[in-house]
Amino acid sequence: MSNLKAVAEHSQVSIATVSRVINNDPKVSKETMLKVQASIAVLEYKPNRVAQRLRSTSKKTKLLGLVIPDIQNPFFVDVVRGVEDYAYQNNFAVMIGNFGQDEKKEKLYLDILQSENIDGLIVAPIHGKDKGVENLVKKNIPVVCIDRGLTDIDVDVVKVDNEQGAFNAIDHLLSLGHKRIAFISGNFKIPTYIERLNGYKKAFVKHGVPYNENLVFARDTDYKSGFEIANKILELDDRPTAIFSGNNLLTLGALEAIHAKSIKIPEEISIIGFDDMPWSISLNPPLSAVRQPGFNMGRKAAEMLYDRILNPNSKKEKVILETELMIRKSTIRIE
Amino acid sequence: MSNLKAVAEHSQVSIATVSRVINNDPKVSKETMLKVQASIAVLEYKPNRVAQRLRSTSKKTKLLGLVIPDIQNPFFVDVVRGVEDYAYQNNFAVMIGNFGQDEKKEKLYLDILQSENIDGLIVAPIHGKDKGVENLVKKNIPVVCIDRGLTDIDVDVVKVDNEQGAFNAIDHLLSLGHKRIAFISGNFKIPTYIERLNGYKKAFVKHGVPYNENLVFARDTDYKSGFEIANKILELDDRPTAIFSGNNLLTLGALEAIHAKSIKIPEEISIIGFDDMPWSISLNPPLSAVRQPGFNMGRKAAEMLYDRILNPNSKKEKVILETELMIRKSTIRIE
DNA sequence: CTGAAAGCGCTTACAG
DNA sequence: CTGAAAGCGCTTACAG
Repeated sequence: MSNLKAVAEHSQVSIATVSRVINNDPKVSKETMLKVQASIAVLEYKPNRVAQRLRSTSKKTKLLGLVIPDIQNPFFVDVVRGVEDYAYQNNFAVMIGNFGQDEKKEKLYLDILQSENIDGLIVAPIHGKDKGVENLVKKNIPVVCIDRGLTDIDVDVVKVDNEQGAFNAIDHLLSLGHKRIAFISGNFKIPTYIERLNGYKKAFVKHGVPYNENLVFARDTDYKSGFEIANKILELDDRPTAIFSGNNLLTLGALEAIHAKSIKIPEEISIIGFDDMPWSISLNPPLSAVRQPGFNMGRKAAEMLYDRILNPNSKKEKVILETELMIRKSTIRIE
Repeated sequence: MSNLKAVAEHSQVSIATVSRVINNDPKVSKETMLKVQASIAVLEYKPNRVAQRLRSTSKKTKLLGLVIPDIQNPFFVDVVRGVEDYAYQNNFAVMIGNFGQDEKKEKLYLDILQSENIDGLIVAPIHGKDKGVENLVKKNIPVVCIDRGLTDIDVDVVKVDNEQGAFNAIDHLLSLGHKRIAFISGNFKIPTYIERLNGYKKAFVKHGVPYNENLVFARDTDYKSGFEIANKILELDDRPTAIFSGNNLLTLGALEAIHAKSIKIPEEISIIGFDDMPWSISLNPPLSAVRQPGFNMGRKAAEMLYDRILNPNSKKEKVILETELMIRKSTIRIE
C-alpha cells in the first residue's frame, strides 16, 4: 500500500500538503490540489484509516460500534441493516459484536470496541442496569441505546412503544373471547419485557378480566426457551386458549412445540407474536404479530449517534416508534 | 483512557518494559512483571488496539474482515456466527460488511477493510471473477472464500458440495414421479448456482428424463426475486409440479407467492429448498430442504484464515462440506 | 533483564 | 498557501 510519503514524493510537495488535500482543506491552491489528486489516482493511494484514527482529534466519525444481543433474531438483523445503511451512505465503518445474551461476551466487545477507538456506540444493553454500557456513557463516549434503555442513567434511546404494542395484541385476543392467555416472555431484567408485561396487564384491566400471573413465563429470549416454555404451557391442566410470545425466536420455538404435538392453530390454540417477520405469511398458519420497524430503528439510531458525536452535550433524546398489529390467521374467536 | 506512559510512571519502569509485560515477553523478570501488572490493574489499563495495529509487524491477528452478500439470509447469519465464535475464543475483533448484492458496496467495504489494516479477510465474493477480491489475494493479504470460490485464481475456500446437494434434492423429486421441475436460481455468475444447476441436470440424466432449460430461472438471490419468479412459474401454461429454489430467501419468496394464490403445497405443487432454516418445521407445510452447515462453514473459514495468516505461502486449501437432505412435508409423490 | 530511540502513517498547530 | 516538526500510543531492534 502506498502512503502519504509516496504521494508527496510523486507530486513534489510535503506530506502535510497531501494530508490537506485528502481532508479537503480549502487553503490548498487549486493547482497544488490537482497535482496531488493526480498522484493519488496514479498511485491508487488510500489513506490508512488506522493511522487516521490514532492521530485524529477532530471527530471525523469513521468507526461506529454496534453491539447486539442476538444476531439470530431477524429483528436485530433489520436493526443492523438500518445502521449499516446509514453508515454506508456516510462512509463509516461498523464493527459489530453479537453477544448472544452472554454478559461476559458483551463486556469483552465493549472493551474491544473502546480499544478500537470507536467514535460512538449503538447498543442494546443486556439489561437495564448494564454497568458496561453505563461506564461508556459516563466516560462521555457517544452512546445510543436501541430497543431498550438504561434504568439508572440518562442516555439516548430509540425504541418502540412496547407497552402499547403488547396491549394491542392482548386487546385483540381478549376481544376474541380469550381469557386464559399465556405470555412467553424474555427475562424481566430487560426493560423491554417489563413494558410488554405492562401492556399485557393493562389489556386485562380494560376488559375486566382478572390477570393471572401463573400464565406469565419469563426466561431467555431464544428459540430453545420458546420451545420449552411452550411445551410446559401445552401440558398445563387447564390449557390456555392463546399464547402471546415475546419475540421472534420465542414465537418460532413455540410454533415448533405446538406443531410437534400436532395441536391445531388457531382451532385449538391461538398465538400472536411480538415482532413480525418477512415470511410470517408463509408460516403455518400465517402468523398474527406485532410489527416493529427494525430497519428504521437502526437507521434512526445511527443518525442520533451522529448528532451525539457532533454535540456531546445536548440533551439526551428518547425516540419512541410505533408498532403495528398485523392480524393474519393464527388467532381466532372462541366461545 | 490511561496509556502505556501512565502505567510506566505508576510502576517506575520504561514504557518498553510495560509493553513487554503486555505481550508476555518471557525476558521480563518475575518481579518487574508483577509490579507492572499491579499498575495495569490499578489504572484499568487496556492497550489501544489502534496503536497496536498501526505499529505491529508481527501477525498478532487482532482484526478480521468479513464481507457477505446478504445478512438477511439466515444462512449467512449462521456463517457470521461461526466466524464470530472462533474470533471470540481467540480474542479477535471482526469487522463486517454486508454488501447486499451491490458490487459497488462490496468494493467500498473491501477498500475500507484494507484501510483498516485487517489481518485477513473472509468473503463470499459477489461472483466468480470478483476483481476486488482477486486484488487482495494478489497483494498477499490472507483471504478465505466462503460459499463460493474465485474462478480465475487460486484461493482458500470452504464451501459445500453444491452439485451433490442439488442432485439429492432433484433425485428425490424425480423419484417421486415429478418430471416438470422448475429451478429458481440465483445469478449464474455466482459459481454456487452453476454447481447447483449441474447437480440439477445430473439428476435428470440419471432418471432418463429430458432436461428442459425453459424451467430454469436465474435472477437475484433475494426474497423479491423468489416471489416474482414463482409467480411467473405458477402462471405457466403447463405448470411444473415441483419447484427447487436455490436459497433460503428465494424459497421464502416462492412460498409467499404460492400461498397468495392459495395453491396447496404439496397437493398442487411440491417445493424443496436449498438451505434449511431452524423454523422450517413451522412453515406451511414443513419444508423439505437441503441443509448446509453454515455455522461450521464460518468457523472453519476463520480457522483456515488463521492458518493462512501464520503460513502465507502454504498450499491453498479447498474444504468441501457435506449437505444433508431434510425430507419434511412440502414434497409428495405424484402420478 | 531493561531503557532510549526510532518509527508505523497520519494530522495539526506553528511559522513563514 | 506550504513545509518542518511534534505527536497519537504503541512495538522492537539495539545497546548495555
